[in-house]
Amino acid sequence: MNGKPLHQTADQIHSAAIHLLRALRRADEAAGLSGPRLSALSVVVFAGPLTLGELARAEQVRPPTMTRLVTALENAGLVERKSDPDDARLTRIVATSRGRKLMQRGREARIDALVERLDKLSPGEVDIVRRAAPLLEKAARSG
Amino acid sequence: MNGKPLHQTADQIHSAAIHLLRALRRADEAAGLSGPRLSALSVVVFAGPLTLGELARAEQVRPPTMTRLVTALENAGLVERKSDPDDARLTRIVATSRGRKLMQRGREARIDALVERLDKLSPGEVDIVRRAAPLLEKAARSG
DNA sequence: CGCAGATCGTTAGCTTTGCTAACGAATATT
DNA sequence: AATATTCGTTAGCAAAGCTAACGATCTGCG
Repeated sequence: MNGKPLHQTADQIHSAAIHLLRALRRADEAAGLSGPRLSALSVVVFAGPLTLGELARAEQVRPPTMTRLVTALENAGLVERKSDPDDARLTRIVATSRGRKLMQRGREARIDALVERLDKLSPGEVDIVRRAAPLLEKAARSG
Repeated sequence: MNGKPLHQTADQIHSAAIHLLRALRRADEAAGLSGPRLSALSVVVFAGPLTLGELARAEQVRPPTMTRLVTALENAGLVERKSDPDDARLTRIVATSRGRKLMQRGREARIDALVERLDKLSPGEVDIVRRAAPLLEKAARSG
């Protein structure tokens, strides 16, 4: 059942994801970091020290990609690599205080950009989006 | 009011957009086209013949980027460039029947990938997502 | 009519982000 | 002790985004 509306839903979500990301990318970069970097930094800040592999899995990205993201964050002084004393293969990624601050600023820029767009919806519509957001996040991460 | 939940909503939508796109990209590519190409093709199929510039604006992308996307679609035989008889600067982009067919297939693959994820939500949650989808799309495009 | 300026699409060249394959170092297993 | 596996990195490729600069066309003002 419901095949037709689900077609639409899929298309709309796909389109929305593409266009939202393109729009938000500008805000993110204005704050000094690209989307993927900000996203990775956000995980490091909130989920505490992580190994590079854990971070790659959390971001659903391959290790080489995460190596490069972390290197960029490290060069920017937002993150540090700490070697694990018990297992020398592991690299623990820790946010610096500068990283924490910048993430906060980036989030504000992102929110401004989003709010600007959500303002064009009615309060009732905003509420629907608000309730859908955590569900979408859960669905997106449940790969 | 509601400053706090909006922070969360913004973060969740951002995260969901990033992760959903990464997940859907695989499905899209399995159908033979990347996300941006499929998205552009979809606009051409549904919005009829468009000039390259119109298509770039619809996709919120710069003209050079769209030139490359259209060239790729053209090389794949999914789209054709037609010169406008009244204004020789314009290039009209038209979908071929092969393009229409492939877009249909791509959409199915995308839906499968999405349904697989949405299946983990309750029916009530799916309904919220269904209602939020067009709103998100509207918000995303209202740049 | 004719030329100056705007518009359209393309080319060239750069960056970022994703991937796979291959490797070296370190740990686990047998 | 020898072999497996695991972890992160390096190397190298493709796609998608951008700006800058151009050539071709149209517009519009003298």
